[in-house]
Amino acid sequence: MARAATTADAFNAVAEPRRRQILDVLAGGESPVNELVMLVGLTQPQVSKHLRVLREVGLVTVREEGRQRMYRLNGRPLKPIHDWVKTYERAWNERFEALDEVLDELKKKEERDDASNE
Amino acid sequence: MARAATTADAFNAVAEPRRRQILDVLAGGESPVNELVMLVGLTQPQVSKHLRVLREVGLVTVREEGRQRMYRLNGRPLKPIHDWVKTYERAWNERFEALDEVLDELKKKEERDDASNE
DNA sequence: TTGACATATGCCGATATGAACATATGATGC
DNA sequence: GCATCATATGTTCATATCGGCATATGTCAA
Repeated sequence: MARAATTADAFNAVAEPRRRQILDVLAGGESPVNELVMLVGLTQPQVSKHLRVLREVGLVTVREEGRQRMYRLNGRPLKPIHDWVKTYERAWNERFEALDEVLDELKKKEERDDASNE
Repeated sequence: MARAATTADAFNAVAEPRRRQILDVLAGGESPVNELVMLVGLTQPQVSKHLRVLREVGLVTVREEGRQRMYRLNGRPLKPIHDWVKTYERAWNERFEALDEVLDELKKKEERDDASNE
């Protein structure tokens, strides 16, 4: 088999720094493609392609306005990411890290004791 | 040029469902590779490879214990993701979505007015 | 030392992906 | 209709990545 599908979900869409950058700009409000091109410093086709990915996962919506297409952020698909990461919040808390260390030491000590009892 | 580097940061490491799955298991506590193999239903080499990626971005640490290698979660690299996503929290709040709609309507109205003044 | 067990690596095949460049599509104004 | 502006799409290239399979490495036990 081959590489797993990727660009199909928000996790992957957002794994691309450029796409995050685009979203960051859109967080400031709606924007036409050209403006994004200038602000993120990519070529127009590149921006359009990244926008396409973002569109496919629902992170942006488009609105036609004359010959421009106004892109707008839609944060909802980010919620699952937030929810998932949130469950690890305590995992980067130093107290818990420290606690883990202590538990480890205890465990290793026990093992040493067990070993000396054999 | 080619595809940008990916597996080098937490965003990408976590974009893989299998790797999230592995982290989810490790969230329950340290685990040797074999246990992970059984719990996530992948082949041993696959698990080892995913663990390698997770190790390279610092999401897990290893401890040798006899012939086993105990893997442990280290959540710190997830914090940047949390911080980034968090700034979009309001973006998936329905109230704000609704507010955006209103602002849009106002904007369009203004444009119509401007147009009729020309 | 030999053999079983635990894990990591190497290689291959199939494909997804990002960048660059050219070009198609579509709306607007003359 | 025609030129122009705004955006999307197609193609080619180089490479990253995942899965599968074989195999190397390292540890413990008899």
